[in-house]
Amino acid sequence: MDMRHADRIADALEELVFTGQFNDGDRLDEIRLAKQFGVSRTPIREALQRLVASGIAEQLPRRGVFVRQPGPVELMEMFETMAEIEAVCGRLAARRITDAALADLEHANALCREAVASGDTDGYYRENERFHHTIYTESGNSYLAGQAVRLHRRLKPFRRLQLRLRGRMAQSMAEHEEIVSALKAGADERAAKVLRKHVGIQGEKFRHLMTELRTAAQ
Amino acid sequence: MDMRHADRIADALEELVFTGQFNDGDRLDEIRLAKQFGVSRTPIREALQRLVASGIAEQLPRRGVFVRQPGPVELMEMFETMAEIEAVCGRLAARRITDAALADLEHANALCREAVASGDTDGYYRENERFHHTIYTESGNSYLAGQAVRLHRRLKPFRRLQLRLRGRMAQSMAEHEEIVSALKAGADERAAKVLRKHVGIQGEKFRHLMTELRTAAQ
DNA sequence: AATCACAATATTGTATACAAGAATATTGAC
DNA sequence: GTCAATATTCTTGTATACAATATTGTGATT
Repeated sequence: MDMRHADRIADALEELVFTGQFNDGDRLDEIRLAKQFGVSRTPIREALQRLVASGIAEQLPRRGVFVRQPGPVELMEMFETMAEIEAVCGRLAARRITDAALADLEHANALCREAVASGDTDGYYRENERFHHTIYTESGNSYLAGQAVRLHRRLKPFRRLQLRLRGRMAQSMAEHEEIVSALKAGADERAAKVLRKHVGIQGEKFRHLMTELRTAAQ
Repeated sequence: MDMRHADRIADALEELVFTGQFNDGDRLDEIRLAKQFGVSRTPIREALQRLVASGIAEQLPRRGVFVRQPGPVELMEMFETMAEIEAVCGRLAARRITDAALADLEHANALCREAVASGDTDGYYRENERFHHTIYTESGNSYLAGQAVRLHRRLKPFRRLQLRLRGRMAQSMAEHEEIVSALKAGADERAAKVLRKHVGIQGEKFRHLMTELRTAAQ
């Protein structure tokens, strides 16, 4: 992998923010990071700008850049948006999906089922990802698919949390079956509705998890 | 306006690309731009990175950054995505819109009608923008609204073209009336459908215009 | 004339130096 | 001791210098 420092560092910083190594409001000190990564401030600054552009951090002129973790409200908004975008992808995909892609979906689902049976959370997660990405692609609109992938990626760390909830994997599986069924039938509105609900539930579960954490902390 | 050079330059470059001062594939030469803006390469590079992040330009490592105007296919995809996002905003707004916002919409519509009557294209354009932005905001989801504004802005130069088509302003007006009616009635699915069609037509008109330009050029 | 090797040049990517504004410490008055 | 004014330090933003890679030009060879 031959890469510019700035890009490598941007990826690394993103990962650090996503995995919670940085808290909301933390200042991303250029000099400290430069020392840490063993480079000068220049590539660090370029990396920081990438974080700012993608909304992970915020820049206050002449003050610095600060990590900006979405709060509960924004998170719920992002989940709602994700649900709607997935619904759109599903509605378009129902009319445009190829037989090969339908087979891919069923294959991913089969692997998911196996993962659920063996309690393989990571495996489930991987195939789940494949499932959703296929739907994005099969929307037949690569711009839309790109936006979907973007947001999906942004929500990754939060979605991952709620997957550990008891029974969630099994429920999610059932929803996947419904989705494939609608797509196979070419039932666009039904596909949209089911997908919207599927992702919407993720948001709900996440909200539940958050309020629980809040009350536990008090 | 107190601003960092990099930000000011990024805005200027965006404008230059949007207004067609640069063509697709043009290299954005750092040194040339530095001289042109009377600054060093550093703020130029930061500005270029912003363009890359927002998809206006593309960066090839060790080669430079090149402006990347969307081709016909990507443009149609972007219009379709815009149509779907507006539909989503409308569907949500139908359930969440306030009376005050409804009044705003009708006010904007009234001003639009006046502009149509007096042939004031710019005025029409301004109030049309206000109309759509209000719907985004009234989706009650500021994240979604932000995404909508983003794409709306990106499509601005292309939308503007098709507005000059004969009779388009009047037709657009009629569609606006339908939209307000649906929102007022709280008819979410109808609002979604009407908005999707409204924006979809823009894409169609634009495609038509493009093919005409192509055949004319041959 | 075409093509390949290699040198010269130009451009990007990174490091360092400097300038300007913000945060912090210090001093002095009350 | 508190507060304000000012000096100091620190950090960001910009300019310049240097390193590494890509492009271009030149010449020899076929």
